[in-house]
Amino acid sequence: MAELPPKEKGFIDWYLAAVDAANLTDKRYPVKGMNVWTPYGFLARRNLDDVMIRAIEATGSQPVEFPALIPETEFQKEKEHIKGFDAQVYWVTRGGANPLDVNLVLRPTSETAMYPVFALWIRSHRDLPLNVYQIVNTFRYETKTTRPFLRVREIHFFEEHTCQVDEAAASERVRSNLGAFGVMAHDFALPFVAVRRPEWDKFAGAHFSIAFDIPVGEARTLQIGSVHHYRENFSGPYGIRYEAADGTTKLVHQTTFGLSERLIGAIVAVHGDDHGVVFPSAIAPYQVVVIPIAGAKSTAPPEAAAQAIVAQLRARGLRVHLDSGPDRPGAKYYHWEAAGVPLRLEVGPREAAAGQATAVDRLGQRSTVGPTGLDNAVVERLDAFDAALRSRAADRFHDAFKVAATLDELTNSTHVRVLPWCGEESCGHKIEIAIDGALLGVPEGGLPLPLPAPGRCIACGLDMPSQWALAGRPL
RNA sequence: GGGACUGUGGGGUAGCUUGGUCCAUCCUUCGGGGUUCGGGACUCCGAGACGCCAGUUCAAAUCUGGCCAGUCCCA
Repeated sequence: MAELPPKEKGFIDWYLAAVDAANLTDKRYPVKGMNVWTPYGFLARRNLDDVMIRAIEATGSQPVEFPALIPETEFQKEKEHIKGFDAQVYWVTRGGANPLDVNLVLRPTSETAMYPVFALWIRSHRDLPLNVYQIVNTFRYETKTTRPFLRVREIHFFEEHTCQVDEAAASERVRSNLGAFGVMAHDFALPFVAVRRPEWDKFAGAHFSIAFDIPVGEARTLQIGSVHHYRENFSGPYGIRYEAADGTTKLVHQTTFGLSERLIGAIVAVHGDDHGVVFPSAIAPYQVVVIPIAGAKSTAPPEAAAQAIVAQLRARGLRVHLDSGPDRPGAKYYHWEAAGVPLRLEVGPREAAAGQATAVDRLGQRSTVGPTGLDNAVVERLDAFDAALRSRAADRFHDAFKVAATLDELTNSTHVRVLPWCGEESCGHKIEIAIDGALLGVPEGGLPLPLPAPGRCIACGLDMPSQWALAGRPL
């Protein structure tokens, strides 16, 4: 096993090597941006899905699944939306040798697949709200360099679509989604900011967009999810109407909430170190790896003791892997560290005799568990590990932001910048040019810095009311 | 959309400028044996590659063209 290039020395090289070393995906599939989910990566993905499903269903959302192909005629009903996606859709134009009468779009996202059907489903205010989600593959013809998990052409996509009685209810749904993402992010151990995207950067067809951003790598930012308020922008063209209690006919107000496997990339990027990936226990394919170790005098490794521990932990509901392979212990340590397993249990002759194990978590905390209450002790160690992981991530997160007072400071910035902005698009573009990146937008809720009231706009200097905005360089 | 570059075993590479000494180098990986086993062991044996197609030539990993795949820069 080769050593990883240091994370400090070049984020993307490190990232690619870390993903490889953990064997999360096989990127050798011969279509750009379409990778194979390996068994280990698939398990991580399933855990990710479980976290998302639990959090969204807790808010009253129900699962659905719509087809992957969308008729061109439906796809083209909302003008802004098409403009946003036209350049990156895959087309299906033939069935066998025959050209299709109506060409089909491979869904880049599912608004245009779902909304004609929502129009059929919704008749009365009693049908509202409609809160449904699906986790499916979507397709976008990315032209930029693709990266495993971070930028792919076949996307493992979580998308919630909702219909509400009015704008206020839709706004409330947006708030609910922000809360749901907070719940998920706790499991991912990812600190994030929710940012209201500027007008020119909102989702195609949205009334407004709120994105979740994290600092990553060398002063870059990564969008790891988004929530959109559509108002009536889609319900109009798609005719999603209902009869209100007062007998009038109204259009629904819609929202969406989108996440993807990019979250796995974010977890790798944020928590990983020079030894490889570090998974929080909610996502880790294996939460615990048990390694039996032979004694000095050629005694056989204590298999039975190790298996007893594995059985006990599995009975407790933990995901446990027993590594009885022929490699030497040190090689196994490196291997499972690269794979990001939160907790390693070493069982040598001494521990086996005492009914104990030496526990070492992925952040290096070492302790002894057992003989009594071994399973409880392991759960405690995992909880402590998750807490430490969150704390470490939070520290780095705070350090990644820095206030900027002048445009000059934005050049070659080594931080995500917090700056006063008047809200004018022309000023926004000046900021984007200065930082060679994007004006991410205005934070919803708190920022990770103690801040005074914002001063004059960093770009125009006009003494008009400005607000704190974030600017960075998206990865 | 425009431009530049790259493609050698599973992964990373040497060789390409100046065609032959290449049944292709080294590291890693993989299979088998022995010996080891509390932080990437050692050793022996074995496996595995010139992206595809055409062309030039006595001779192509090496030169030319097209295709495919990938990377970078610009809009």
